[in-house]
Amino acid sequence: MKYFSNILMNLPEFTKNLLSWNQFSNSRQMPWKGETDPYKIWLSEIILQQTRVEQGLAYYEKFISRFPKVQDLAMAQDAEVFKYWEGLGYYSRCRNLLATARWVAFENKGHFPPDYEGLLKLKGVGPYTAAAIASFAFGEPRAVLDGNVFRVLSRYFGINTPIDSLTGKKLYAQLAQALLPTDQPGAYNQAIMDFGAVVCKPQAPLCSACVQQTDCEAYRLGVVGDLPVKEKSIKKRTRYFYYFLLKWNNQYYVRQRGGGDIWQDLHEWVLIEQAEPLATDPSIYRNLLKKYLGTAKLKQLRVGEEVRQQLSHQTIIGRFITAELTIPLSTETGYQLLSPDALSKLAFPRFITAFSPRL
DNA sequence: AAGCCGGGGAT
DNA sequence: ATCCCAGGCTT
Repeated sequence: MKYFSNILMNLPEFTKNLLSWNQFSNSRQMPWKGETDPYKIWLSEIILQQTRVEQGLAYYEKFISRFPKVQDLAMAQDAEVFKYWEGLGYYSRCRNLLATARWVAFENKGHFPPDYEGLLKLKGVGPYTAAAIASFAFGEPRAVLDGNVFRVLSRYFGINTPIDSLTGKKLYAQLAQALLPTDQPGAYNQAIMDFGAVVCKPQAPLCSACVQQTDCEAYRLGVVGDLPVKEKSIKKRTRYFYYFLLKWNNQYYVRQRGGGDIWQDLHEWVLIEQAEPLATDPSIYRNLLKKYLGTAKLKQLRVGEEVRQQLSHQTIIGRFITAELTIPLSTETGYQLLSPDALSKLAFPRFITAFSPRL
């Protein structure tokens, strides 16, 4: 490979310059920085998976305040923890968070596994998170490989191997590990991620003020904006969700969503999904609900405006329809009646918290 | 190896 | 609209 000699030549230089930048120019401050409590490291890392620091920060503070130790999280009810996670997305993280907290607290005497291999066995903990906890909490020399690291290394060394290919992942993992100074793995891992977030950013990187500029292969070739290379592009699909906010006896029908789809474990109103968009005509919605209603009638039916939410892989378009029932629905519908007070303790997807009419 | 899983900010 | 974010799990 053409960049092989370049890597060998610049390997010590890269690490030296990065640590120097970290010491003198890195002002990035975060509450978990310098933390060595594996519980807090773990919690922050799970929250930050595919999530911006600015977005995860408030959630971290809320969780630490309510669940200061892993035992507090382990003993909490699922519903309360999901309520704390509400709005953060990727809800399987929350389910795995609970499973791991309970395993650590109840099956492992409150201790997190003290090394990379042990951490990797935890639910929701993959190669990145295991390396982060191992290096930050236990000083183990494991290089983290996240979006920042991919970007920094691909640009500095001019690597155009796709980061989402198997060979790319292997290559970057080896390179990252080779660059890691074994005497301060935590500080280095923190530094390279800070550097990627603050200087070597995805868009508009601060090359003119970059301490690595003279050694950066992508800068020399003028291809900073083209790296890193990704080969897979996501294709989106559009779905039409019609939510019925059905009221009876001052209570509302709700259910918990199952697996195999978005928003797993979160709650929702009576949902009828359509393949095509629907107009506002109220008769359309009365007909849609017929299979659930039996002899019940709808009063005060109101059809809301069309709303939409963009997810990573899906576009959700829909409406909220409110109505009162003359008699309750059959229990076989799978929906249960809950009071507004009970509903306020449940977690709902953003699509509902953002667009659903007030109770 | 490929597909799926959220929500938000920047461009 | 598109990209990307301190990725991981399932098939």
